[in-house]
Amino acid sequence: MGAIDTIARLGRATWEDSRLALSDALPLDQIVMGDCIAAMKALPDKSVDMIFADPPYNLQLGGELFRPDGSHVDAVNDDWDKFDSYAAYDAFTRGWLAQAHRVLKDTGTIWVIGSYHNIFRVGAAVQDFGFWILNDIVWRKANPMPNFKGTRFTNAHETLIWASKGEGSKYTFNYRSMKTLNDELQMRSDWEFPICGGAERLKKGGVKVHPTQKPEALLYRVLLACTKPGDVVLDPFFGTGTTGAVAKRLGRRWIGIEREPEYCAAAVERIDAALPLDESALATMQSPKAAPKVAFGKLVETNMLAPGSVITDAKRRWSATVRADGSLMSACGQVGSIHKLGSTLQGAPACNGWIFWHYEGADGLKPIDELRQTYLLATQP
Amino acid sequence: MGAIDTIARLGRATWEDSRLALSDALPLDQIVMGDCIAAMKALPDKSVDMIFADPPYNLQLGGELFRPDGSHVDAVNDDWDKFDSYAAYDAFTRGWLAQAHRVLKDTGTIWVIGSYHNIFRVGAAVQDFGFWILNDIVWRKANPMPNFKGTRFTNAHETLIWASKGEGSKYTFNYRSMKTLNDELQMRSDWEFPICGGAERLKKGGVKVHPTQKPEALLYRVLLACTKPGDVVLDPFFGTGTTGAVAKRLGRRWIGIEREPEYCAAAVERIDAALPLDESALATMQSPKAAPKVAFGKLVETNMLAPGSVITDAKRRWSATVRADGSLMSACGQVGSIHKLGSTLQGAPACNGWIFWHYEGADGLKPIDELRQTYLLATQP
DNA sequence: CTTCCAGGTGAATCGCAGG
DNA sequence: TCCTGCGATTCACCTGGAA
Repeated sequence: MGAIDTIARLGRATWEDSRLALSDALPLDQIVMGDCIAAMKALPDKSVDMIFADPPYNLQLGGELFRPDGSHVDAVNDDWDKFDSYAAYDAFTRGWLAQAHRVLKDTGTIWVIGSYHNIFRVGAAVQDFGFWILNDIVWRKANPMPNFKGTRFTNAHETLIWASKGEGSKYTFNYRSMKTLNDELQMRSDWEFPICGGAERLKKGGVKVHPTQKPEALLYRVLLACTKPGDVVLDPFFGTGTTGAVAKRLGRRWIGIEREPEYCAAAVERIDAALPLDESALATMQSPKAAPKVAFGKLVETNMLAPGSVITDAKRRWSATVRADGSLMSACGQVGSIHKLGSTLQGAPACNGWIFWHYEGADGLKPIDELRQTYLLATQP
Repeated sequence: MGAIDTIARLGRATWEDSRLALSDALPLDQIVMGDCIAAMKALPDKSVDMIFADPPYNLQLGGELFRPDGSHVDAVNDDWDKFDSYAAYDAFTRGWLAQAHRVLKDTGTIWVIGSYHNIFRVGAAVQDFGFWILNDIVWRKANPMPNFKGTRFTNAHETLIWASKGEGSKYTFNYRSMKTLNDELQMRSDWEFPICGGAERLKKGGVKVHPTQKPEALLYRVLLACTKPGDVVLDPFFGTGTTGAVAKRLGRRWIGIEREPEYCAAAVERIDAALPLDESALATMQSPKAAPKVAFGKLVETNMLAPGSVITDAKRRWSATVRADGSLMSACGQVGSIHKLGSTLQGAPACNGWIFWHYEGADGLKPIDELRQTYLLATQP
């Protein structure tokens, strides 16, 4: 039996892919079940626009760990995270990075996520292959696991590396979308998100399906920042398909590679249930003139107000659609921030969008400011 | 002329250093002016308690950079940051890390700070030398320089690596000091500080003396977390002496190595002006681990808890009788110390008996730890 | 229906002295 | 070097049941 045992096919997305000359050679919107290096070898040269990789971290955990209350910590203890030595891990890393460099378009970028256990080795290898690091990004966890023994600092972040194919390569960076998403300030290299939990966390019989499922908000920001609608995103360590679910939501094509059948099954079910946003929600802000002015984007990113939602004023005289980067589009095509569009529609010199715009709550229209309060309550100390 | 041209001697500190057998062989509280690898070779094996290293970042900056208003950005453009290739930088890194590993005590730790340009290569080398990474720390800059061209995320952080000499090595971590410093919550791996500016930033004729002077607050936290008063801190890339100034302030000994005479001169002047904290200020930062231990038997002996008393857990699921020698006996005849019996009854691997067991106080159940506190208050000066 | 509280848990390289 | 025993050690968030 070969390394690639099965192709798990999902229903083809409905949008056109005629722009992609290579599309027939690519298993678009599908999971390739098998070894990631072998599966990548089957892909053509320079065929994908972005790679998002969440490789094993090589944690090298020791014995059991208990909390102060005596309960047991369910740590990562899977075969796929076991390597005999740094050399073995480096060989594995170079194996998949070589294929990643080959299949990435010259205008593409690669993202890799890791922790201090592996990220330095991976980062050095990324540079050695000629990738050009554009940023390292810190995912600050809002709710990390404490250090129970009091022996170190709370390990409260993970690191992502973002790199272009080489020095001087062109690449996609949706600067305006990121600025919009960040309250009209440049998006920084430190991002804060909660770890994946609640309804988003995939479970089977009450047990988590994957030990290290990533939050969708993280992938949302990555894909929104560095791809265009229709771009092809490859995830060689697909797991339970966070990349695929977000790519589908954002109108990007995706290819997943995953070895474990149970992860594949969970991913198929999950992505089938994901709803793509419509086109008006996807259009992201390109003009620097149309500038949303608040952290409204945070509500969109965390799905408190999904892209594509329609919001109105208190008397339903005007309505607008929420777009992926936190900008609004009115019924007649005008575009702007919640404040700007509110003032434009009313013909007023200024408008507080937080009070002007309302969403359809469980019991009637409510100002979006309530969502902001909820968000603040949930995230502030 | 040798690699080490000059020793810049500062006034000896006034405290005793008789505890340090090696002190006569070490240039304590001095700057060694010269090449860092050559200078480290002159230090004895296993002679320093901590190393803080801020090596050249190998920034590989391109042409000139201008702000949107046309003003010029004064970037790092010094000879000491120029390397021909990754290989050359790696060779340099391995050269100084080899010496660092040799001169570090087995109970010491090393800190290295860097950016995405160099930190991955340095981190991989740190692991290859056998150092054991304990944490990576993110310094989030409160006021980073924006990305003027809008082509990337604002590079708003730097990364520090903290490592012990090897897997399983003992090391100093002042857990309680860090928790106190962080409002009684565990100190996390993401630290926020402003970049170095204002009166702290060394200038000569209005021009900054060093392009990458680190904030003293950063070193303060590092030294407070991982050294004890009197410990020896080596900084092989001393620059303008931030490490020395903070070490002096915190009652730590220091050794600086620096190649550039003008940096040395600025550092001498700066450290001479730094005022050490007095002993009482330093003492408040000590760990309560040094607090005297109280045997449970002491409470029995002094009749604070009479033999024959019955104690229970917080929910009264288990109970035990206190015996004359300070051991406990459970209702079903099991016998052991407060810790041992607590773990046995719960089926847990360990148990802190002081918190687990409760006695019947005037107003309800109270942990026996309160009796210990009372005992300490009554017996300590 | 809302609020409160107890319980569970997350990519974790998680102790140390003394015999 | 191994074994034993003391005793130090947790934060934010989610869920479900009780009040």
